[in-house]
Amino acid sequence: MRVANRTPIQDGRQLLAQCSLFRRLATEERNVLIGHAHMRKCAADETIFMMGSRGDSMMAVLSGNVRISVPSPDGKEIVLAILGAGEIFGEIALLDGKERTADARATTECTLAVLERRDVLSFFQRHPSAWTGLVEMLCERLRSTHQQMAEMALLGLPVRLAKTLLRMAAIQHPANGHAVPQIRLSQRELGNLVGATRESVNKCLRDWQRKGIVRTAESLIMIANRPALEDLAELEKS
Amino acid sequence: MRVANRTPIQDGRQLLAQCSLFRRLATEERNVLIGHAHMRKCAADETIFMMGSRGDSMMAVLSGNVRISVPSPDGKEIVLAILGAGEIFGEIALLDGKERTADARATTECTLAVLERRDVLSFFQRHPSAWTGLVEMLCERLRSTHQQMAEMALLGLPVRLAKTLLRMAAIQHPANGHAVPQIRLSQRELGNLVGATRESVNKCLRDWQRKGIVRTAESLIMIANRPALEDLAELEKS
DNA sequence: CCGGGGGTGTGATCCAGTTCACACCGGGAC
DNA sequence: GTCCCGGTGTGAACTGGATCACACCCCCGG
Repeated sequence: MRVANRTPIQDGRQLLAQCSLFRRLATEERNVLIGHAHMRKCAADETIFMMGSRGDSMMAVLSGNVRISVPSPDGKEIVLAILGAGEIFGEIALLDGKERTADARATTECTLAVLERRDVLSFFQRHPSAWTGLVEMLCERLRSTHQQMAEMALLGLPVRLAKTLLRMAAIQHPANGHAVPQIRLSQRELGNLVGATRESVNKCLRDWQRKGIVRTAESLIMIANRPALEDLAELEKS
Repeated sequence: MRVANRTPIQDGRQLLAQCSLFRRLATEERNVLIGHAHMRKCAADETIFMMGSRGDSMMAVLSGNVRISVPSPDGKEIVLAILGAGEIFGEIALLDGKERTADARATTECTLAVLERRDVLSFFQRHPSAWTGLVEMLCERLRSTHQQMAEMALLGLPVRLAKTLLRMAAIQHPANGHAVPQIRLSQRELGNLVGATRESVNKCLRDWQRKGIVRTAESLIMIANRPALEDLAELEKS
């Protein structure tokens, strides 16, 4: 999948250099911080951390997908995000020293770069200019959460589903517009992601399939007609 | 309402010293930053800023209430928060230099302390140790937004309404447990706050009134039986 | 080979909350 | 005074999704 004649470390370094937090740092700063990272491999379905536990580390996804979710007392759960390579998570608990706010689980086999609280904090003390990058990242998070919230509250299921499909296509297929984007996700999982049941998702997808907008096969969704889907995602109401 | 034999500036300084962001700063640092603030008075219903506009200032509420909301294309809107004295808003656009993510409007006459982008940024450059306080504040914001999101998605209207009433009571009556908390809010506004219609809110409230949990009168809601309401707020499901 | 578990496809039914429609009330403008 | 407007109170009808109840399929393990 990736070029093979590099060590995992080099590989990771390359990727971290572009990811949401580190991208904003100056090169030497970045290398100092990355120097403290250690790698961790996760099997598919492995739990990375659980809500409520103490967390003094944050992770960056190097490869694979990580699922961030909040369980509800009555067995359901809502999926806040699915992260792909280059994305960061677990930073909140690390930064403020409190409990983790959500569960994190690997959905595929994946490799993470892990940074410890003490290393991160001492790094920022030594490199105060790096703070702005961090703050910008947090702001971006807040922005996207607000937006997601408004979507949830104001938009109907089909619109939410369309938006989600497009988002997922972007995450699982970092930047290649030409091939037909295909999304590997069970319908139940998609339901948790948009806040709906498996059945509703199914009915909506089948409807779209009949209209030739998507094609589905064994846990795999292909976007056959992206413009149409984008239209659906823009539609206010319903 | 507040002690009168002080200048507004002193008064503000007093309040800012306890508010979410500044509370975390060392005293001299705080005073430096507050020195740059200028006051602004808003009439009730005045728009403070609108979503999409460029924003290079942030505000702290000194008195009155400010409503943060996101309008939807089809005329509805969702209210993200109602802020009371000591709370801060508008920091996201200030920090990352992008557009405002929401509308802000005064719901009552109110006074704000305004800080400009350049002052804030240069302050942090001079006082790098202040960054951690800011970051902690942003983390807290993220935590509460995540939680709100999960509530929205997983809980039924009565529970959300109960939670909201308790929250509002806390905001509008900073720390006095003894008196009957009363909340000044139209039912339509409450609807926007919990993501429901005026009618639904009304029916729920009347139901509770019959049970003696709340009492309502002309745009004013009193919590008659707080423990009962807290029970309702804890109830999972329904 | 069979059985079971995960994912999908689809209807019947149920229900929380919306929409619509209308009545009432108090206050401010004219 | 009268009219209008914003807030409240309530019921009838509607509806988007949730729930429930199956059927089908494929794969894997025993």
